[in-house]
Amino acid sequence: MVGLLDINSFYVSCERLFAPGLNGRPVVVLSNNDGFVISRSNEAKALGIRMGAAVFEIRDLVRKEGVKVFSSNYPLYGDLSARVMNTIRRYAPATEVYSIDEAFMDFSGMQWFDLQKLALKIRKAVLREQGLPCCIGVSETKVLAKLANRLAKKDLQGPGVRLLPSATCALDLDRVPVGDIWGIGGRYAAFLESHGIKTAYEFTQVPGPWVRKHLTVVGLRIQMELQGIPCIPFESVPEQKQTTGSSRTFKICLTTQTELSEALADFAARAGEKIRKQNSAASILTASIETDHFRKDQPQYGRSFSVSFTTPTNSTILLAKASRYALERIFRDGYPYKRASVMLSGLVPQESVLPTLFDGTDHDKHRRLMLAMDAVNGRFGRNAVRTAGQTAGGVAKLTHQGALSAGFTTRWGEVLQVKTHCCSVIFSRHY
DNA sequence: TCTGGGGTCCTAGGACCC
DNA sequence: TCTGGGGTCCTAGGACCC
Repeated sequence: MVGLLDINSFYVSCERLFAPGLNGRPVVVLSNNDGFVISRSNEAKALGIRMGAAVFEIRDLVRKEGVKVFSSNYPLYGDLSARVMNTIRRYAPATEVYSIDEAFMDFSGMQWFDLQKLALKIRKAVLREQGLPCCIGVSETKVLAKLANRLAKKDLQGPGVRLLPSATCALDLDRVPVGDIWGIGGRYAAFLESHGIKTAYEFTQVPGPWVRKHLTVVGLRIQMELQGIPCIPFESVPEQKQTTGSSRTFKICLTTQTELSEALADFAARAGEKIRKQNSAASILTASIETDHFRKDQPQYGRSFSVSFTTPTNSTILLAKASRYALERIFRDGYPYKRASVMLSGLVPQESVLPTLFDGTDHDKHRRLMLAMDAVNGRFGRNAVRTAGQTAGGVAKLTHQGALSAGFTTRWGEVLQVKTHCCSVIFSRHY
């Protein structure tokens, strides 16, 4: 048995937590760079604001209907997410954090009757302790638990919890469009529909070999999970990342090699932090730059270049140096660059790295320096210490966030202030 | 007409997720 | 005027091995 917990309109709910006056009002949260809508309140959905709608498309609606708009505040959401995960760990023997607002819960060996009660209890705990509304779906497989969660969410007046036993779910599955199944995206949905397969139930009735042939083994697994046969394992310990990186779309195009070099150094530093956190070192760094592909009227150019390290490294200094080298290979003067990225791949465990005899770098010195740098930055904030090649103001300077909320739980200077007479009563106990 | 049988590794491209 | 930033897995095909 497996449960899936998913916070309702997660980013919007995070913003409302610190602005309760927004409950009942249309609210949206935008992607990085204030590009398009990535989270909507039910009221915003009712106004017809699409997921992924570009900001300029909804501008009139926002003004007319008084939609409250936020830039995304990822540090805040990440912090609240971690708190939710800690709460549910008290109730489920094992959890798998699937995304910032979702977690699978291992309910192996439990009975349906107990699960109904447990799920309601977990939902109540998250609402009480984090102030965030969530829904929980429970079934025998992950794909069915996902579907159960979706059914719980659609039932606005319901209890927020839905059990979906595979033996009796045919009618429910027949009401679910095939494209709403977890793992069936736009392409597969269109393909299935063109073959007359329109609902999740119809998908369960197709011969397995046909599914295997057209949707690969991935599709077959989804089909079996819909039939109640678990195929997707529970992963309570997160796997080490295989690739990671950092990239941004800039608010204003960068034109000089120096500007791009600084941005890439920032990305390299951020990516380095990430792999040091998981104790990995990178064998390959790929830097890429590109112009604005939405501007059909402008000349387009984009290229990437990969640098291999003879000794895998996670030193920000060596990564930044490599990104600079890569940029020299790909930079072309005269183009406005809208996006750039640094990707790290060929990640290996740091302890398995054997410095080669002849590469002339004191890797142990770099390791100690990074340790010190991470400690300082961990305490005083990212970029408190940085390499000289990075942007003075960090990547934030290069992106646009016009409606950013405060770091209520993530920055001391921005902690929520409450003005109330009750405080004196509450605190008087301590005096 | 007809040309073995068994592997591995790598990459690009395509699908998917939040 | 204006559209993010992360990730994963699978397959086919080519190059190579004995």
